[in-house]
Amino acid sequence: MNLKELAAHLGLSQTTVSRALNGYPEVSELTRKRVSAAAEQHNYRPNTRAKGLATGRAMAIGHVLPMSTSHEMVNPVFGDFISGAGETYAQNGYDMVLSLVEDGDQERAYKDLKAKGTVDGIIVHGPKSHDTRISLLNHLGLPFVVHGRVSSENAPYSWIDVNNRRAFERATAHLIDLGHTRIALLNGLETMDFAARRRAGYEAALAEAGLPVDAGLCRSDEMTEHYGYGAAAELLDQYDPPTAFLAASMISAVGVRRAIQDRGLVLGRDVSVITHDDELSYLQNGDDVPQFTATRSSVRYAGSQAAQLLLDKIRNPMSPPMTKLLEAQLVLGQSTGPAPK
Amino acid sequence: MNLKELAAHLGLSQTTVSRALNGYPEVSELTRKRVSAAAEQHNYRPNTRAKGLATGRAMAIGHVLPMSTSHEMVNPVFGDFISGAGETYAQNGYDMVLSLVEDGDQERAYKDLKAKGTVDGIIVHGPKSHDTRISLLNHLGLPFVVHGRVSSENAPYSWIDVNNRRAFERATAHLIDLGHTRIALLNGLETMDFAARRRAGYEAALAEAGLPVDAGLCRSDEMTEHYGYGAAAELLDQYDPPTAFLAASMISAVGVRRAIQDRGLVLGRDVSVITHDDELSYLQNGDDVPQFTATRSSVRYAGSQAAQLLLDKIRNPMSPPMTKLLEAQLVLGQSTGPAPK
DNA sequence: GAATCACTTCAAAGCGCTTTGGATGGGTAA
DNA sequence: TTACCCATCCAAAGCGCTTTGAAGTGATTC
Repeated sequence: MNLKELAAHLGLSQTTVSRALNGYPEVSELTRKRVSAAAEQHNYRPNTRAKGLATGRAMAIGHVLPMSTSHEMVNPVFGDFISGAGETYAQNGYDMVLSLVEDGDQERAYKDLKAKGTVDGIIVHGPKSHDTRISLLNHLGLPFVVHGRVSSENAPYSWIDVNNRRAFERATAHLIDLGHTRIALLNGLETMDFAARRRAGYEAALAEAGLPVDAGLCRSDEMTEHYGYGAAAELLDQYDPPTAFLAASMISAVGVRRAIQDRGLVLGRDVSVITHDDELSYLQNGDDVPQFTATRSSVRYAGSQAAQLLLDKIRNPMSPPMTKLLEAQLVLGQSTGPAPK
Repeated sequence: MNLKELAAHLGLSQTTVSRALNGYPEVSELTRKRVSAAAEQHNYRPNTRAKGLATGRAMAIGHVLPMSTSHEMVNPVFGDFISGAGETYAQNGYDMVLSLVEDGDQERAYKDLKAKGTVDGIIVHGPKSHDTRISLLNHLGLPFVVHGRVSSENAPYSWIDVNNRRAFERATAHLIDLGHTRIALLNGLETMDFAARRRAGYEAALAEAGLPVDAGLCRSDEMTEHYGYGAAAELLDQYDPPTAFLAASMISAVGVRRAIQDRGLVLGRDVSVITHDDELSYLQNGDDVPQFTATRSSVRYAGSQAAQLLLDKIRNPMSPPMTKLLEAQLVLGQSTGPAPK
């Protein structure tokens, strides 16, 4: 059933039916009722493509996930992010379209999205410290919001981010307060902006305490369990092992814990661990007392807020870029304790 | 830049330009070259909506994720599934659109998708043992492929699934071979079809060995780490605890391991664990020797295959439903051993 | 030289919707 | 009565593309 048929069925023009359905005032309440009833009865829904063509809006938001060719991996945080974003979209009648794009094709992908007109706006995922996508998107004139920031970018743009630097600075300082001096950093990929900021926070706290940065205690990679395990195992087997670890995510922290326990050490006594906790739905960090001491910030919330920022931007394209910096809580759990003598 | 402008720029009709770009034979090679070059130069991409309107195809696939209102959680397996599917779509020029739909609104959501014409086909996620969505979709006449099966459904439909029953039957039998008689099942939500099949496999193996099914040893819930921990902890603290566990996913298995270690027990010696392993990219089950003995089947592969089935179905709507049953491997790891005396 | 043919190209209709710019008619004010 | 207005409704254009049916052009054939 399309508009034409529905209009014919009602003995009205397409114009009137369209207006009735879209809440325009030039329609009597009586006809509006009739039209609504008939539409409901015949389960009429305007065709998205036709409506989009006519209005020039796609009523869809694109999420572009950069994928490194080597490991075809979707960030495990993504599910929770879109669960937050999706809710916001649904409330506003927007669809969500996903593009997985290989690292080399980023520019092409964004240009295509713009030229094809598939979406009204974009959420940019996985920004790097040096990322050309922001200036590209600013040029293209396609509304966008970045989940994270790009340190190298000078031009203004909309973003939502966790204060990663501050979070890791506090976490590191807390370990130092507990007497730890050899603190390992199992960071995410440090080409990523969030990871670079975390390292900056880590180094700042060390510097503040007059402690040296030991490059041998720092690792950087995709945040898998396997990485957490491997890196922690290697470090713990060193001659002068670290007494504390900073992990980039709950997932790698799980690997760190495994390495610790494999060696007969006790988490929170022999070795302390602080991790970043995105409050993933399937990997929550304990009930009342968290298993891990953690810097905590809900990625689901970030998703819903990012979506909100973007929809606002689309509604009001002339508005200046909006930014939102979320502070992570530092929650105390069972994985930290005083440095062993 | 749109078709009209491009055509004007070239001094050709829209028809010719369109045909040149779409590879029709009624265009001389010379003009085709000219057109392609100009299109490339001006970065022309046909508008998706306009093209869709004209052709009647959306060139997009919908993924509908059922969400129970209580825990707003995207299945952690989803990321890997779409990473597989997305690759297949990209190769074929399809977009991917995501809908998160609350449990009550399922029927509405599918009808809308059909009526609005946003997608050419659908991947159905999270099928339950009794699921009305299949018959609904069969009625609607929208091509679809189910990731999983629906036991209650008699009508034919396309699906791709792991042989969950066989996998868990083998896993259980293996534990029995090792001398275990009290085997706990930490299943997924048993309203889900895959979980029901796994339970059937579990029970079949017990029956085969003449062992009773102890309902007290069975749990069923969303497959989180928290659930794995809680359920295992509770069971291990019982008077006559199980000596082995079957876990529904790597994620809940991690929780089970935590509960075991919390109690000073040794995994693989005091307590055996077998889990299902979807080969999640961020949670791989060890290098050469897996940490967990597991029933293994790549969900990423399932995603790419599901996408392939669906595209075939769309290309050839009259073809009979296709089905694909993937056998899980049983891989031996460090988490299983003979039952303690 | 006319007829035929293959090869190119084009004008125009149509996809399903929104929206502009009237048209219609009854009610109200002058 | 006339003029004007407001409330309703409508015809038609237009969004950017594909596709049908037809036309123009040389070259070939008889």
